[in-house]
Amino acid sequence: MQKPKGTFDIIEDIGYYHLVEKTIRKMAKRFNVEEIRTPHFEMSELFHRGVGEDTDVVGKETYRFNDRGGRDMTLRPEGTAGVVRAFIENKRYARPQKVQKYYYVGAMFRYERPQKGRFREFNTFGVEAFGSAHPKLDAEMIELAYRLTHALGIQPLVVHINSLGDTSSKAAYKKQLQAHLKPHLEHLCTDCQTRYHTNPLRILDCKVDAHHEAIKSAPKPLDVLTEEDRAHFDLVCQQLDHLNIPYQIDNRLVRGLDYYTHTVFELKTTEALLGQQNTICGGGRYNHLVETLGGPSTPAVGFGFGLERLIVALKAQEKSALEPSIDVYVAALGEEALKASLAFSARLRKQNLRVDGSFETQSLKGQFKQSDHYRARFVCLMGEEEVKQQSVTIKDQKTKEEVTVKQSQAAFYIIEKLTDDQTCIDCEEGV
RNA sequence: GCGGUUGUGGCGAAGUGGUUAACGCAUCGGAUUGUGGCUCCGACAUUCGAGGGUUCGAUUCCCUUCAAUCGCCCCA
Repeated sequence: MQKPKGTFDIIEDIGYYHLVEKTIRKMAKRFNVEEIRTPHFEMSELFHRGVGEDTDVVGKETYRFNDRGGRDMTLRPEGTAGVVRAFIENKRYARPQKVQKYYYVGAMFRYERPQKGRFREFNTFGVEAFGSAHPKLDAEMIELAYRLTHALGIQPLVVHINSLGDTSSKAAYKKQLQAHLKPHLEHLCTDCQTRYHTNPLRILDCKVDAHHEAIKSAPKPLDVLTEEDRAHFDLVCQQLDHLNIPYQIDNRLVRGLDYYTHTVFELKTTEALLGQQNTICGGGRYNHLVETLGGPSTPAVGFGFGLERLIVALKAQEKSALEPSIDVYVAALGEEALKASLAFSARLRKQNLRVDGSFETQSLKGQFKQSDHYRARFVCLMGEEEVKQQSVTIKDQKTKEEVTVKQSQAAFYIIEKLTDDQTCIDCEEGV
């Protein structure tokens, strides 16, 4: 038996996940973003209508199945559609708060060939903000994304932004681009030739044709924006300037999901770190999605982070996740002591100490070695003599001091020492 | 969906068409009846991802398959 392709067990890295999730919750709180949890699968129609029939994500990468009742279901490939559905279904639009922000952390599923920073089941952190069309909200979302990476210390990071304009600008641009490219079509790569029909915007960020004259001279989305759309975009930039958030206007940035309008953005690290999958966060405005899915017209902006990509970048910062360790390792010599050691351990655990110990009659040498592997701060030693005397020998692995005390006094002795160097469990979790 | 590379004990890693499959780390036992992290001695892969084929003989050659990894496409 082995794990399915493109999945992974999180064991050693769990500390990174805890760290990232902790930071996410802290940031969300600051920006008054509520948590939401939606189902891992939805009616397939939601994604087809919401994300777009022609997108690769929905068109050929979904885990889609009929349940036993014959219903057409899909494992969620992204988070936005589900949150929007929940927003509508729970009539959140009717709440008095005009702007509502929701975040989620959870698994997404895409049937793709795995490679660096890309999996079939992966974890995502996303935020969706409903209820304002003002560029301030665009900027605040970018700020939130940026602050999160900053708080985690992710270093090589660039914010790319662009605007596609509203539906009419977007459609007009598509036409202009196709008209411009038409005479050059046969000189473009084969991928671009198909993209010309299916998704012409994507030709802009093609790597093969990046230096092709026809593409260099192609109209840019920003040039085609209506005055109003352009003003929106300029204001977003202005707001970012005020926030001192560095960004790059990226004329070639287009996103693969159909619902985006106006502002689109990505947070990228270097290619050296994550190969071609160096986009850590992607997002943008989607002013018509709520309506498309049957809700009242509601403007919205959102973004999504790939947790695994974030963690790769985090690791590169040499920020080691806290390695597991224990307070006490209970070593026992002989069968009698081994049996007695469980009750003794329980006594220590009652005091909130992290305790583990030997489960076999092993040489003392071996047990001390084990205590090292568990990174124990103290070793409590029980042998024939201790069992008889109801006592225990405590060795401080840091100072090498050794004392023998009554078993009832052991926890007291250890806790006193621990509070001195602040490694006790309470201190750690009290953050 | 397409292409490249890889697959040997818990981990890292040599190796060859021929039978004892190096070595290092870790583990276990002993030197040292109850104090480890140094040293020394000893133990530890009926087996080389799985299945099939060629061969007197295959971990080594061939095919298939599975998986890992990187790239294309696409995306977080």
